[in-house]
Formats: sequence, structure tokens, C-alpha cells
Amino acid sequence: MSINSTKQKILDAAEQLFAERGFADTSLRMITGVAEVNLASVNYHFGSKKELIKAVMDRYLSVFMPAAEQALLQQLAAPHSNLHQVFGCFVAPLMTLTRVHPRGPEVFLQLLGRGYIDNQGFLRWFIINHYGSVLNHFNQAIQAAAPHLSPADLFWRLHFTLGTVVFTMASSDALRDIAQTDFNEEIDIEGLVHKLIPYLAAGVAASPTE
Amino acid sequence: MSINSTKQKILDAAEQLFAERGFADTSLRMITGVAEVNLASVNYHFGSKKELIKAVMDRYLSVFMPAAEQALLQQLAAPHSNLHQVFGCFVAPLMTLTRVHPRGPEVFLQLLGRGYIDNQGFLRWFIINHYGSVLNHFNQAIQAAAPHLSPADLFWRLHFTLGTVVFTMASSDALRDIAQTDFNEEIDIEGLVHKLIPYLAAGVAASPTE
DNA sequence: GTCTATAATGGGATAGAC
DNA sequence: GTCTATCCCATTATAGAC
Repeated sequence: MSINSTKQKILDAAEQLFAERGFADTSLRMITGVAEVNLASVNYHFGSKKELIKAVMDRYLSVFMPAAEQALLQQLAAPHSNLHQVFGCFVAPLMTLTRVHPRGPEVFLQLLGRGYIDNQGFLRWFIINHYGSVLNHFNQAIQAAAPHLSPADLFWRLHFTLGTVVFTMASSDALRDIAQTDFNEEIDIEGLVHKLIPYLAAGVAASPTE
Repeated sequence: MSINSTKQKILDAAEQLFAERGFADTSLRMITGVAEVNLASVNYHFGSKKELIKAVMDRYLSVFMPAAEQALLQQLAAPHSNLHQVFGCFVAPLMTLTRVHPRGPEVFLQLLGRGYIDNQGFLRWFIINHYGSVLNHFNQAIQAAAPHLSPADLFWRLHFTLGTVVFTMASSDALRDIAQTDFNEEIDIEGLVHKLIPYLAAGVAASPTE
């Protein structure tokens, strides 16, 4: 697929708009407008809006998930493990997404958040069916690193964590603007991830009864 | 306004659907269908969908915000303060929302999350303009309870916290279903809030350089 | 206040010429 | 592969009878 093919232009425009506005609030007309291609070409190349959404997500998932899988397996093989290290497994795989797109890491996390929040049930199904083993290994690694937590408490805290990440990334552009103007703090996406990790690790590890 | 007036029925149906599906994905047809009133009555009573959204939110905000304000001012007057206490300021005001609706506390938090995530810019504007002083006092109370954090770190962590709460509440029904079937754990909304607080307090208080 | 009917808009998808 | 033109559907909003 050449770099400026119609298909490519549609994918690039779609991911940008999906990340900014969510899936439901982005029309095919907006996408083809930004991409400067004909409206009908979306259905020619992808068949439907749903399939376009999947294609946009899989450009990232197919790169991110195998890399994360590998890092988690390595972590599981280590004799000792802590939560910082487990969360850290995702950093390098995330950063490789710059190969897909210069702003790939943040776009991917934004898209993930949109998929979780919009009523895009088919997307959750798609991810679990294609990349379920990665999620399982993550769970195992967390359990090994936080043995003092019951499975139920772990369940809750992982969802708290997911919420923190997804929400932060969904509004990361606005937040970084504010940090820039109010605190004169220039921060890139990797910097933001490293701000998140101590927060997440401390939250997950906290004593439940405190 | 009598308990079963058309206006009341619309508000009740709208808040339920808005909380479940978000604002954009809920049509006036769905609302009037659930409320069993005529489609045109929404525009007669509220003028537009936007105004209906504001009315739904303000039923809760007008109860919650003054109560939270009072609790925060009391906390600010205390000689010593910790993060558990500051977050705790919101628990009792939240629980009073059962007066608005039996499931008021969770519905309110879900609505808040939807407003933040959907592109409902006008809603953020509405809240900040009407209840900005509460947000300021919250910030002051947090600063007093976590003096070791820089204003910039505090800014980030409050947004992490907002993300955690909002995301958790937006999916609280599904999460509690899973906890019920997988871990046989029956939990109400107040229980969930008390699961959140240690996580949030530990995350906010964590050492940034760790 | 409530209803029916309808306007006006914007959405996804497709047929068929090129 | 790409384009125009159009279909069909759902949406918000409103006009006007009752």
C-alpha cells in the first residue's frame, strides 16, 4: 500500500478524528473531507464504518500487542517483580507506535479509551478475541507482583487503573496545554506515562483496609 | 411540579438513558418512549435537547455542590488534614442524592463522566460558571493535605483522580455485575466509593520521583 | 398542555457511469 | 478505483389542530 494511497489517507484521517471526537461523533463525511477523498471510497475500501474502525485499531494493536506480550512473558519469568516493573512492560511497546504514526502512542491510547467508553461492544469483543492472551499474562504478572491483594480487590484496582489511563489519554492534549501555560511545563507523551506510573503503582498497591 | 408530571417523567427517563448510553447516543425518541410521553413535549417543556441535559444535571448539582462546599470549608478550617479526609468530604453529599432518586449517587457520577467525555463543552462551561468556587476550595484542601507536592504534580494527579472516578462510575453497573458473578461480591455504590478512596489517596500521595 | 404531521438536516450505504 | 447521484433511515425541531 503506497504511502499516499486513498486507503492510507482514509486511515490517517479517521484515526485522528476518532481519537479527537469518538467514533459515534465522527461521520464518514468528516473523514473523507479531511482525507480529501471521495465519500464512496470508504465503503469501497473497507465495506462499512464498523470495519473501518477495526482497521484503524488493528494498525496499532497488531504492533503493540505482540511487543507487550513479549515484555510480560519476560517479566513473568523474573524471580522477583514489583508493580512498577509490570506497568513498565507497556512503555517500550507503546513507544514503538511512533513507527505507525508520529503521535502514535497517544493516539492509540485515546482510541482505546474511546472504544471502551463509546458503546462499541464489537470492539471489545474484537480485542478480547484477538489478543486475549496478552490480557491474561498481564493479570498473572500483576498477581505475582501484588500477592497481598485478593483477586476481587485486584479486579477492582485494575479497572481503576484502566480508567485513569484511558481518561488521561483521552484528554491529554488539553491537559498538556494547561500544564504548559499554567506551570510552564513542557511534557511529551512518554513523560506523561512516567508521571502516571507512580500514581498507578501506589494506587494498586495500597492497603485496601486503610 | 407534581411527582408524575410529564416534565418529571421526561427528566427521570432522560437521566437514566443519559447515564447508560451517554448524551449523544440518546435520542429524544428514546427518552419520550421510556417516559411514555409525546415526542413534542420535550421541546415544549425544555426548549431543546441541550437545555434538557442541563436540567438533568442541575437536579443533582444544585443539591450536591452546596453540601460539598460546606464539607470542604469545614475541612479547610481544621488544623490538620489528610487526603482521606479531603476525599471523604464528598461521600456524605453524594449520599444525600438518594433524595433526588434512589440510585441518585451513581447516576450523578455517571452523568458527570459522560459530560466530561462526550464533547459536551457547554456542560463543562455550565459547571465551572455555576459551581467554580467548590472546585477552588477542593484544590485548596488538597494542597493543604499534600504540601509535599508541587502545584504541577497536584494538577496532574487531580486529573488522574477525576479519570479514575469518572471511568469507574461510567461502567459501574457492568463492573459490579462481574464482581458479583466472579467473586460473589455484593457491593453498593457507597461500598464502591470506599474501595476507591484508598486507591485515590495512595495515588495522589505517592512520591513523584519514585 | 398535548397531540399529529411534517419540515429540515445529516447520517450510512449503494447503484451505475466512467 | 473513483466519481456523481441518490436512497433510505433516524435525528431534532416546529407548526398548528385540539
